[in-house]
Amino acid sequence: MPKTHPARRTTIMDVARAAGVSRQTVSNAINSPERVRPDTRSKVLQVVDKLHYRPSSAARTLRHQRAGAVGTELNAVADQPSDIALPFLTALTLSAARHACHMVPFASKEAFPLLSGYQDMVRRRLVDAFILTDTHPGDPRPAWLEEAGIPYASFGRIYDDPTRGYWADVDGAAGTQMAVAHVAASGYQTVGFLGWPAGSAVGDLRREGWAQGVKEHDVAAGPEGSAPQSLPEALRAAEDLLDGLAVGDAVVCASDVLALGVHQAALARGWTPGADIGITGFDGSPVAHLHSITTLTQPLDDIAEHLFTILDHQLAGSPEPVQAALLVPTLDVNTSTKITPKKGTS
Amino acid sequence: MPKTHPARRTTIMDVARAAGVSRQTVSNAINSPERVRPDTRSKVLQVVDKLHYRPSSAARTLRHQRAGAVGTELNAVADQPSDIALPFLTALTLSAARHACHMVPFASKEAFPLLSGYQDMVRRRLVDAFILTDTHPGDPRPAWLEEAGIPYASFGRIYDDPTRGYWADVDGAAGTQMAVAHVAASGYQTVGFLGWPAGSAVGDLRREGWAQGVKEHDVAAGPEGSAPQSLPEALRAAEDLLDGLAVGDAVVCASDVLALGVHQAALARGWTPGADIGITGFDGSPVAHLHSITTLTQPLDDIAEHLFTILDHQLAGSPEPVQAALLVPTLDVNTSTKITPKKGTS
DNA sequence: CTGAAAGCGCTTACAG
DNA sequence: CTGAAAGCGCTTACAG
Repeated sequence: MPKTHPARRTTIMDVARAAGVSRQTVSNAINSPERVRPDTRSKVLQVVDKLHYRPSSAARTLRHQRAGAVGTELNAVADQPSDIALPFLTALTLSAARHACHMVPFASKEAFPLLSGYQDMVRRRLVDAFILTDTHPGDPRPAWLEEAGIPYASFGRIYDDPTRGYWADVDGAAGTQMAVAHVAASGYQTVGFLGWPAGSAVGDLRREGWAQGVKEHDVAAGPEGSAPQSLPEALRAAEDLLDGLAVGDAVVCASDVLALGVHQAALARGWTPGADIGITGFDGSPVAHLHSITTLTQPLDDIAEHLFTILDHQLAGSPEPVQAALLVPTLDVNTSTKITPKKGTS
Repeated sequence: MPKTHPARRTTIMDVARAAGVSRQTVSNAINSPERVRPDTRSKVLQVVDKLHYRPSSAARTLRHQRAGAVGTELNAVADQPSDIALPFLTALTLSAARHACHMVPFASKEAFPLLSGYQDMVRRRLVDAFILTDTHPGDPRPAWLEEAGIPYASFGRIYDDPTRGYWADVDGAAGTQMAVAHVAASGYQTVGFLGWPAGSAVGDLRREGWAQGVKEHDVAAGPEGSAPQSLPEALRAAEDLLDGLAVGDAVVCASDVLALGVHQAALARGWTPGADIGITGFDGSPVAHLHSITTLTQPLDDIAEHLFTILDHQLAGSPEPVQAALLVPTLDVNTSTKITPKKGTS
């Protein structure tokens, strides 16, 4: 951007002069309270307040050799951006503020992540670390960053080496198990599952939770089906699945879009979701809320907070291994159609 | 975040030594090519490349008195976050890079924007300017920022004083007019409108475009209805609206959620959207794509780019008035159900 | 065309 | 407990 000369802003010297102390004392009053007499400190702080003084983050960064910023990549090419990407970024932004830093999003139009994009930001000292999202088996980024000595924390397991510990994730199995418990407690007798095609790490775990839940909660396992994350295909798979179910049964789904497919397939055959048939989604996405679908909301605030804890450890050079975290989602029951299920006729 | 001592990174001095010149020459080679002999320059640039040198943005900021960053507020409280918030942030992030700067998102859990949040970021010199979104009549932020001398540019008109010029917006009227032209050209004969309750600035303009389009394209004006931005209410309003329409007619909507309401209401009475009834939404949101609804996609990349042009002008202290921009959306036709409308029976 | 000086704003040792 | 010095990395005048 072109250069200009904006109004001069308040600096530490202005505060020092107004308070009648040296600028080091102002700095100490702010950063090392114990090194300054209480009355001096309060006088300085009063002037800081009056003058609305805030230390320049650039000067601090230069002095500390630390940007106080964390980068995160925005997917600029996804045809279907993740529904929770924005809520998660918001959670990160709020967590960052609590950890005295800020987020710096970046994006590229390349289909695959570029190591150079990550490295450049660190070389320019724009960020100290990264938050990774959408990790998947074969994701090259953890190894890249580790090799380059760049701290990072990942929303989503580091599949190629989960022992690394620099991650927090949603406990998908616990989630779908909770969903089964919920529909069982609501009176549904047979519980089917609609997931993604086998082989996706996240999807397989969510399926496991359903299978486990069915065993534990004294309901019959209904049929299972799968479809990729697109509504027409979810709808088609849901129709097949419903052919094997009856009024009074339920379907636990691996995602909200899949649940929407079941929802619409149910409506198409005249079944009322939440009464004739129980349906649960996964993610707590806007789609679920828009269509009033019961869903498993991911604890994004907790995940963001945990990732910053991981980052703090690394940045502090702490040698102890960091604990990865598996956080349990919250069942977000759609109350608008919370009706006792009608008994099936079959 | 706690302090640490990361590996020392390459500085301008490392480049100077390796190239056998003074550090000022390195700086000139990078920033003022005309002040350096071509062969010196290329030698320096070669070393820069080899050493992967990138100037420290903190040092640059300190020297330039310019953060090279733009803030934007993330709505952390919206029950229903805007569907295009993330795509727009992505567009901003890409535009920012083209203007040699980066975005810094911030958020608060307050229901209303806080001036102090904006001022603090400027005082800490974290950002030079702001991008505003979700402006509305009575929005205090433009006046705040103007008074504080903080540059800004707004996605959305500055309603209280559109002459200010620091904005870019979607031409809502042109959009709905295009939608009418499209359904007319597709053979639909009567075109109704589903909008928001009168009084919303954006909604009223979109309605006007429909009214104008109906006049210009030789179709009959169908009934109009309105509903707030929630699916159940959209569905109810759509049912009423469809009572006044027949197979072979179309409905232009002020948003994608409203269009989804019409879509579902049509399905409920056995009409095939895109054949029995024409439906258009507005925003190009994931909702529209998920449900394959024809929609008016907002030119987010162009808007972002224009906002940065506005910012550049202000930051350069340019005295000429900035041009606000009204950008026309793109009609995103859902090809999956692109069928000639069946003639109505009424 | 090239190089030595000054300074952006801050904080961390260090000396009084 | 308080204050003078040094330096983080860079660039913009300015002098050679």
